[in-house]
Amino acid sequence: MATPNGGRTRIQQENRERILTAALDMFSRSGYRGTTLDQIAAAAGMSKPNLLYYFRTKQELYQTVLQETLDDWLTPFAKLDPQGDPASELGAYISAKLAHARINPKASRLFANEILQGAPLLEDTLKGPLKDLVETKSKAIRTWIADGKMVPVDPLHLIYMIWAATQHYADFETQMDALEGTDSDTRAKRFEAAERTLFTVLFNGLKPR
Amino acid sequence: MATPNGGRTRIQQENRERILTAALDMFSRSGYRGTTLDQIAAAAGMSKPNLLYYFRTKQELYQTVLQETLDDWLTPFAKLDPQGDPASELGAYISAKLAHARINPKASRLFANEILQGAPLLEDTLKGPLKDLVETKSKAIRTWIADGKMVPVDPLHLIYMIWAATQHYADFETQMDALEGTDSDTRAKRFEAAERTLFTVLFNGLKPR
DNA sequence: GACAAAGTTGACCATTTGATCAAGATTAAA
DNA sequence: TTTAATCTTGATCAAATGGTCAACTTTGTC
Repeated sequence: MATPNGGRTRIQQENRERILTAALDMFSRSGYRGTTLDQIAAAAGMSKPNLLYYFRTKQELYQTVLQETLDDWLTPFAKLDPQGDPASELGAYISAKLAHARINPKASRLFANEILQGAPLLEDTLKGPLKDLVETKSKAIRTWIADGKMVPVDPLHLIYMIWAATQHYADFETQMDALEGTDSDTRAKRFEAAERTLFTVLFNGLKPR
Repeated sequence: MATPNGGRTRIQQENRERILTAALDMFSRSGYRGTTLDQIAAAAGMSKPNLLYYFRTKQELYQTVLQETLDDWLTPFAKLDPQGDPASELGAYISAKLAHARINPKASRLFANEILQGAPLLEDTLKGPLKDLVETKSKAIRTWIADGKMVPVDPLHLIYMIWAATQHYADFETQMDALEGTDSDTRAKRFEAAERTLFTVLFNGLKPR
C-alpha cells in the first residue's frame, strides 16, 4: 500500500494520536515507572496488544511523548530576539512560558519528572541544542547589560530564575490548588497575578537606576 | 525490656537511620513506584525481610521519609519575622532555602516528586499547617507594603517566586549540571551566583522607588 | 552461662506488568 | 466480490516485586 499521509494510514494517525494523548496524561501524572501500559491502553480505549502494535515498547512510547514536549519547550526560548530591548523581549518570553504552563501543564510536568529522575533520556538534548541556545541567549543578555539597558546580573541565573518561576505554575499546581482552591476562576486569576508579579519584580529589579 | 532511648533499642536506632537514609536516596531519585524494596535493602546493607521488620510496608517507609523532609521544609519559612524589615527577613529566608537546596537536594526532590504526582499523601499538610503559615506570612508582607517598605506585589506570588527560584537549584540540578558541568567547584560557584542574582533582582525589584 | 527477647534471612507466594502470538475482524484497492 | 494488507484482541508467558514465614543467630539481662 502507498503512503497516503506522512507514511501513515488514516487509522494509524488517529490511533497514534489517541495513544500519545493518553500516554502524556498518564506519564505526566505518574512518571515512567508509575504508569502501566494497561492504564494507557484503557485511557486510549483499546487493548494492550493493540497499543503495542503502534509502539513496540513502553520505552519507545515514552520517548516519543517526551520528544514532542521538548520541542514545545524550546520554541519560545529560541524566539528571544537580541535585537529587541530587554523589557519587551523578556516580557514576551515570560508571557509565553506562563501561557505554556497554563495551557499545557502536563508537558511541563513530564519534563520536570524526567529531569528529577536524572534525565537519562534528555542528556543529549540538554548538552547539545539546549546548551547552545543558552549560550547564545546569554550573550544577548550580556550585550544588553553592556549597553546599559539592564542592571548587571549573571545571564545564566536570570534564565534559571525565569524558568523556575514560570514552570512552577505547572509543576507545583497541586500545591497551589491546595493553598488557593481548584475552581477554574481561581486558576485563571492565579495566572493573571503571576504575570503581574513577575513583571513587577523582574522589570523593577532589572531596570538600571 | 525497658525503653532505653526514645522507645528504641540501639540496633533499632542504627538500622532505622540506615534505612531512612537509603530510602531517601532511592525515593528521591526514582520516586515511589520507581524504587524497589530490594534496592533500598541493598543500599542499607541488609536483607529485604529485615527491612520489613523495621517498616511493615513500603508505604509506611515512604511516609516516614516524606514526613521527615517536610519538617525541614517548613522550618525556615516559619522563622520569617514580621517585626524585621523586608530586605533582611526575605534575604535570610532566601539564603536558608538556597542552603537547603545545596545541602539536602534529595529532600527537595522527594518533595517535588510527591507534588508532581498530585501529593496524595501531603494534602492534609498542605491544606492545614502550610496554608496557615502562608496566610500568616502573607499578612506580614502586606503590612510591609502598607508601611511603604516594599513595592506592592501579591504576597502569595512573591512567596511562590522565592520557592520556585530556590528549589529549582535542587530539583533541576541535573539540567544545570548538563549545562555547566558537574565538578564540585562549578556547583559551589553556582550557589554563590544564585544568591547574588536572587538578591540583586529581588531587592532591586521590591525596593520602593 | 542460661534464656527470653530481639534481630536476621533464605525460600517461597501471589500479583502485577511488559511483551508475545496466533487467530480472527476490518479495511480498502482491484 | 475478492483478496491481501492492516488492524485487533484473548490467552499466555517470564520476570519483577511487595510481602510472609519458619528457622536460625545475636543480644542483653539475670
